[in-house]
Amino acid sequence: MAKRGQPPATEKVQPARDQVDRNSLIACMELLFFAYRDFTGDPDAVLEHYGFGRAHHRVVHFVNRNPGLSVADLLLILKITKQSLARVLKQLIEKGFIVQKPGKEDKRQRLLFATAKGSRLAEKLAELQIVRLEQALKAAGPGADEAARKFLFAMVGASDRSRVERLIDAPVTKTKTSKNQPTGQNENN
Amino acid sequence: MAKRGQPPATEKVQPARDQVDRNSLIACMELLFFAYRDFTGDPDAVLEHYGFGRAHHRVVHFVNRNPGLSVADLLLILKITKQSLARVLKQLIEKGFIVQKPGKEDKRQRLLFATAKGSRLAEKLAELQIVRLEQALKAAGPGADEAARKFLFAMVGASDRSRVERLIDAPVTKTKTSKNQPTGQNENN
DNA sequence: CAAATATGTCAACATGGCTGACATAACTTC
DNA sequence: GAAGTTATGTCAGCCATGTTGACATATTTG
Repeated sequence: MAKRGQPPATEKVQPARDQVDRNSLIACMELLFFAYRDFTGDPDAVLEHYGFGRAHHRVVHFVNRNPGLSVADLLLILKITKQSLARVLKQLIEKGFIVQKPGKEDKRQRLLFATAKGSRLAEKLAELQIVRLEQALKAAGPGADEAARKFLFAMVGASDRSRVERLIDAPVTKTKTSKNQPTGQNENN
Repeated sequence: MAKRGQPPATEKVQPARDQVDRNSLIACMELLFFAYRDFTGDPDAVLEHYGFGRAHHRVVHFVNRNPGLSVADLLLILKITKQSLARVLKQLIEKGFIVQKPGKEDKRQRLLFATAKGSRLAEKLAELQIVRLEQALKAAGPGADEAARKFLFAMVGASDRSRVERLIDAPVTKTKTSKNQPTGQNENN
């Protein structure tokens, strides 16, 4: 694939990608790295204070945003193994940031809920990132908000988009539908 | 997707942040997580094939894009410790993806260059991410390209923006200016 | 020359991924 | 109702990649 070096303006129908485009795309790519690097940097300082790491942040965030999330659903969101999750989840439960309740329909499930304490932490961390986001979207001009969401959404692997869409659209509403929505998908991005 | 962003036209001067805005910002926040998760996922598969990880990717990418980069400058880009860098850099050098040359002006420096092999790997990985980016920007509509760059740039910590700007603007030109540009900054995002 | 700088290196440790194996309880199916 | 499947937990160990602290070497600079 990657075979470039033919920038001269021929009258091709499919201009492919000229050097300008490519540089621009690479800039975007590097910016994404830097943006994410600093985006995650803010909460890290706070988390350290609790003896937590980035992994804890993710868990407490998604559980707080989606009360009653099942372990299986959380694993689909994070795309890590249950053993990896278990480690941080255990700590969050022990320290009273998250509680588990058996599902009513399916008693095997251990639905996850943030405690008041957990919720406070989640909100605190979210606020930090929201402030940064808000400022960045403002700086990017009007409409950047919508453009950014569309862009980021399209960056998500195709097989995960519907799940992600559901998740971000109705976080408060959603509670225990996992069983009823097979979501049978296996990463073909 | 994400049909928010229409604040109920009140005539407030400073609406602070209503619930709609907040939900929208949180959606953006989560999307950034998912986007980055999948953005980095593509190259990982290829890297595995070489026995490399994400850390190697970053190094080989930035060195390839900035031939003659000094170790110190690379550390400022990656924001990791020299010991962390040393580990992956050593492997990349041993396996012939990167070479070091003493600086001409300052002989203490070990300027970094990608070998042909290293360059090939870097391009291959870049291509994967570029394809995803290209598709996403297209999906986000006209102008998303510019908006995304502005947005992402504004997400970078304020103290790092000028460095990042220089880096992405003139990657090919830049070669050994680090010494002449003090870049005295220390993370106040 | 002395001090500061650029880089390298050793050693130890933490976090957060991973795999494999196995256990338990509850649901589903025949 | 027995058998199989599913949701979850857990033990044990490995790997990648980040950290700190200490120290060595060469080179540049005041």
